[in-house]
Amino acid sequence: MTEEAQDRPYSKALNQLRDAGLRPTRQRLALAKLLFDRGDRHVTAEILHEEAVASGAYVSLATVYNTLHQFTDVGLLREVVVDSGCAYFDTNITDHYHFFYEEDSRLEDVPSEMVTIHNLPQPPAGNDISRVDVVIRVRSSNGA
Amino acid sequence: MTEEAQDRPYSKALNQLRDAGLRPTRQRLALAKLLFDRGDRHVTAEILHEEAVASGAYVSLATVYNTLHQFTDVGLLREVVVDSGCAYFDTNITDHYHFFYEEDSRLEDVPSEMVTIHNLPQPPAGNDISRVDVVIRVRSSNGA
DNA sequence: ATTTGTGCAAATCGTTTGCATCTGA
DNA sequence: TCAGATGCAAACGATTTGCACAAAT
Repeated sequence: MTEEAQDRPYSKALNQLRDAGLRPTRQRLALAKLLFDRGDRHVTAEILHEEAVASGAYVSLATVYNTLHQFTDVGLLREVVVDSGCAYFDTNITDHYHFFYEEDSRLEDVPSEMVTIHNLPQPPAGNDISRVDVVIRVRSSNGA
Repeated sequence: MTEEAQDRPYSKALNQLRDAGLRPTRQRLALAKLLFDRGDRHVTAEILHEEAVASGAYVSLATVYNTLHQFTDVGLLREVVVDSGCAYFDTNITDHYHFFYEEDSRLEDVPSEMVTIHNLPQPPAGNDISRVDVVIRVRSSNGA
């Protein structure tokens, strides 16, 4: 990491992209900044696109989709499946689980240390576990 | 339950529908039979539609979708979310988890007794856990 | 007879793709 | 320069909806 990494506005995102082997284009930098500068986030393509447009970055929705998948492919993001019909991307790529607030379709991280899973069954011979997803679905107590 | 419940071809499905408060139409009976007569199943709308057509029941795909959701609403089915972009329905409505074979997009039940989850975190006050989904994603060991 | 469900086709939604243009290395 | 990225619009697949018709009570 170079010395100016800490003080240039886009340098953090820039280094992330360089390290991942992705060419740091204007659009990728803008999206990386929105994604990674504010701590852990859970975004959909649509949300991120709105934010990008609102921030003055002219990125098309198609590019947002492509970029989210590229970031996921290189390990900068993780896709979380909680809803058939809407893909969520999580900037927290460490091992962890999720609360899913069904009423407002919102995700929240649950550190993996907070849940203890024992006796996880082995998959049939010839298979490996690639990931264990735990989603704790939550609704407000007093009716919808 | 009436005496003839056990020996008429559609009586099992018929009672399930009656008990659920759904009018036992020809289409619902045919779908219920396909779903519930063969033990635990994980189906997509498309698969079930193909099966229905193959079995000579002329049910439209739209009706299959509607019916799957009606069955889910009355608790005869459970929706399993493993893939944004494709809804799976599980005839096993008891508490259990899933293996998901990523290569062939196939689901397999994991009895809840086979997994021990401790220290499940409480959701923020005012919220209740409606369900805990555990999906063990599996890939074959020797590369894709 | 009345209510409820069905079929179809068209509408919708999220997502992906093809291709001409643009841009970073 | 030139491989690789973007933008747009059109294609796409899964799902839903509107409405005229049909079937169950």
